[in-house]
Amino acid sequence: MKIASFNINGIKARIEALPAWLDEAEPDVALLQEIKSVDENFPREIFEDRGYTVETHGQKGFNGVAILSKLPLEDVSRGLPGDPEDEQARWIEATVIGDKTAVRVCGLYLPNGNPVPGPKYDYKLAWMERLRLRAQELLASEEPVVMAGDYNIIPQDEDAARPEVWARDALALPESRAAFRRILNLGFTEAFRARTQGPGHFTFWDYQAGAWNKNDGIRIDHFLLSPQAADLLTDCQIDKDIRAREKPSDHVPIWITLDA
DNA sequence: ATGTCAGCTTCGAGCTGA
Repeated sequence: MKIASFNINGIKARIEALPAWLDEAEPDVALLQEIKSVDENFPREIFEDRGYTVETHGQKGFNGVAILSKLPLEDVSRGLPGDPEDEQARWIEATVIGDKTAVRVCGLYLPNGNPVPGPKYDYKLAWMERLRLRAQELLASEEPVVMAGDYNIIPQDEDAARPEVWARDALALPESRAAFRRILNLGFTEAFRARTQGPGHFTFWDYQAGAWNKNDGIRIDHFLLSPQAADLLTDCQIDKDIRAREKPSDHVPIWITLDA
């Protein structure tokens, strides 16, 4: 089972690049972030024509997540529990029925949190605490669980080309990293780091200041696996080349394969 | 040395968010 995560930065803007990548990468499941579309306006036919079931959790203008799946989906749920007042569309879950095993798959778009300090950073930390509580519940199921998406967290200095630039940013502050570790330390495996060590691996390059040409990137898109999912992990890669194409997103896809 | 992009509002440039 191949599961990919891709912050597309707007479905309208990626209406050509996204299907082109899907046709090449052929993930069974694609978790999309920043669809920037309401559910009614999401161009589902483009993906349904390719054999994908489409489940969206959108909102007007910003945010929005989606699951595309060639495998059957069950028990889709939208929104991160823990705050009925929260109207931002950043979380979607579904059970993917694999050939051998069912996997609970969660797609997430974690708040950016800048500027610091301020209400946006407070919201980020509060959202991460809600994520921790949901992660704890999911672990208790003792089933394979995958939580993937744009975490807006640079886990360590080696995950940025220029860590000094990010030192006081919401993506890298010690408090942000601690909140991320608090979730990991419940017993999750970060799939990319389970298979690849060392610096120089990125999933995002800013549109500004020629960041891509200078390889001035950061690694902020992650896959967290429950122990039962980690046991099934066979690969984890970043589709870096996508960033050099026409009209790219500022993020690239990252994917795993599971023996499921 | 500097350098962007996407979407919204409401027709087009300025704002927000990243």
